[in-house]
Amino acid sequence: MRDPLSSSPGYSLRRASSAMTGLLAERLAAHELRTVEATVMLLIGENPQVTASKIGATLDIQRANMVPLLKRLEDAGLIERTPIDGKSQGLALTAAGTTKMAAVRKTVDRFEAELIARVPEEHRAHLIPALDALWR
Amino acid sequence: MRDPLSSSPGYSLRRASSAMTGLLAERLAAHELRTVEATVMLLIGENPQVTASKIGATLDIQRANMVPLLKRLEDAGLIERTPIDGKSQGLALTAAGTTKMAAVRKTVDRFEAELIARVPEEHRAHLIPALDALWR
DNA sequence: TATTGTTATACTCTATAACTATA
DNA sequence: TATAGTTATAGAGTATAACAATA
Repeated sequence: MRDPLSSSPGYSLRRASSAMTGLLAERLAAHELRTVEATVMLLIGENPQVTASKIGATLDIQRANMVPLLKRLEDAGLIERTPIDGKSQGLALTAAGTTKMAAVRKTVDRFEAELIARVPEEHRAHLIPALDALWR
Repeated sequence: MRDPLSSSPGYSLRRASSAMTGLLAERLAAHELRTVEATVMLLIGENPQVTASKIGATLDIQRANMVPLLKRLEDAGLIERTPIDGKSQGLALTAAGTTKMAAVRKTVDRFEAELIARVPEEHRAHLIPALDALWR
């Protein structure tokens, strides 16, 4: 079949992202976490007492969509909320959350290493700068 | 906020893809097409009498999900089906579909050119090979 | 007046299972 | 027996609008 998409950067970008996102999702499923949840936990771990709004702004997740996401993490005993003032609340990993994050981080690190390893050496250093130019 | 994601290729890939996919979707909305629909029409245009199964296999779209997609394109008068045998049907663009595709192609070509232009020159030639190594 | 968190809702995309009819 | 098309359905992801309470 004639494939006019083979030289399309937009198409390559979508397919590569979807393949890698799918692979990561598969591996995080072993920890009973979705990709977004793991990303949110990672940010909370690095920034104790961060607010839901701040995380949403960083990851481009709407405030409204943070609610069920954080609720799942809280119900799973992985994060806890502490009132900062009357309207904000600080987020932090629980002990269980910290333990899980250590394991998750290993999975994510291995995934990232494998991703980079798939890229031929001569293109490797160009990947992140090229990608970041597209959105940062 | 501390951002442990800034050097993560997986994260950069997801964000870049989402930003670019969103931009393309915005522009295709002017043609009343979704990104997948435009992609499917492009393939049909280049491969008259191709089957739904073949397109699905190429784009990794499940057979079941091709049904409503093709129905929308057919209802919009953009594609038509011709029985090949008792169980297969060939897909082709209608006259209206061909006309629309010419305009869509211009939009997509401009989009792809702008995408590439965003990438600093020294990284540009590396983007597609690096991405393709991740999924092809 | 702007911000934080929330509720409710809807639409898209994707995945699975099962069915019919034909090759 | 495998394939093409279809139906129905469910789960994620994402978007918008509106609200209460607080800064």
